[in-house]
Amino acid sequence: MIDALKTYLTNRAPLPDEAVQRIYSLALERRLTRNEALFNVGDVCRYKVFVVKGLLHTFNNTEDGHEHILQLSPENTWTLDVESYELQTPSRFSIAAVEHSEVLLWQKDDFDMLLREIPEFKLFAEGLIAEYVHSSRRRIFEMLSNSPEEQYDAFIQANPELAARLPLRMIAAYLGMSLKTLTRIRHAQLQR
Amino acid sequence: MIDALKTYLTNRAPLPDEAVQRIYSLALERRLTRNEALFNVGDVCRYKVFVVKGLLHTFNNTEDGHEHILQLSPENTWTLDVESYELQTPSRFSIAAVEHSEVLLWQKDDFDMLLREIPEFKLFAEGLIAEYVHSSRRRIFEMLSNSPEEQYDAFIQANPELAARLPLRMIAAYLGMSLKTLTRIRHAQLQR
DNA sequence: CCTAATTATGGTCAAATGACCTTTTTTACA
DNA sequence: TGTAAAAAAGGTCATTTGACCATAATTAGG
Repeated sequence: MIDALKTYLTNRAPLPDEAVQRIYSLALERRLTRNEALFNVGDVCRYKVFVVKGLLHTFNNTEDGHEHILQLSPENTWTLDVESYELQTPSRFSIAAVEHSEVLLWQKDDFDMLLREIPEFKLFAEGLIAEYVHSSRRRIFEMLSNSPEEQYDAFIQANPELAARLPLRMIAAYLGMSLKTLTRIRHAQLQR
Repeated sequence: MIDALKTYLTNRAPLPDEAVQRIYSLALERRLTRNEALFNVGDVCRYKVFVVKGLLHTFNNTEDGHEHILQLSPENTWTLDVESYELQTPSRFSIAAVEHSEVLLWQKDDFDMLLREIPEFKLFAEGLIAEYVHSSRRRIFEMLSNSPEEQYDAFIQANPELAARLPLRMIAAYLGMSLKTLTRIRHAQLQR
């Protein structure tokens, strides 16, 4: 898995080779089968997660039996429940694999150490947070202003490859509509 | 306005007095009347904004004539369009005063300088970002999983004082529902 | 304090959505 | 490859929501 991490990091952060080695040296490797959870609601999120391969989702099942997907994390992205990770409190979400996945994990203490040791890495991490803030705002605004059909179209356009790997019910759970509504939208679009 | 800033900062960040003075020395003061805009869609967001008094909202009017509110910023909070500010690109939102407000403004260059000069301030700013990330996630999840009535109740419970200062149509615009729906919810709740 | 402007409520209707169910299609994996 | 499981589509009905309208209530600001 180190190759994937090395490629990823050297493509986006100006890190010396030893830094990449150092970062990797503190990581745990883990493979997940389809539907296998990294952690569940109520657990503490102990790791920062880099997805080397596959696809994870951060979700919660409400009492009425509906799944809601807060985040989708394909290869070369990071995931975790920030709130649980930072405060080491029980998470309100689960993170599980949508398909067979490979991930690298860092414990908070280790990751914090890396951030202190490697200023370029700290800078890189800040950039990731900035991107996350931008995309959250965009998502909130889209949820506020778009009709279900517009949301679906925007999702497909922004993530065509991802959409193809997700069951429709998960796209619906990510967009906040019922599977029925999504099915209807697709049906209507086929007519045109 | 310095007193408000001093109180705010000393209550949440362990900053020496000279640091507070230094931070204030680079700020611009500005007063806004009700409905007055700090900047509009298409403008670049040139300042980081601290709300000393009053209430601002970050919003966008879609072509169909609907207002959508991305953020509400009462006294002792910060606001800006991050994406526009960080990249100095045209903003997709406007920020305006809901009621008479007083704000402090920092230009990006100046603010960046402060962050470099004062490590405790940088740390404090990181904490604010973390809080913002948490609250965005919470909001997205609530939008995904709550019914309109649950959203309204949650909003009132979380921000009772704020709700009292906002016209209902803005609460609706913040929660992503029509004024009619909000009115109906309130009507139904009165019956009980 | 007055008055125009804003805000909130209410009625009615059409459209959108979800709940619940069955059937068809696709996929996982033994 | 065969079969059980999962996913998607479709049917029907009740409910929710929004659009559009008029009216009542409240508020801003001179």
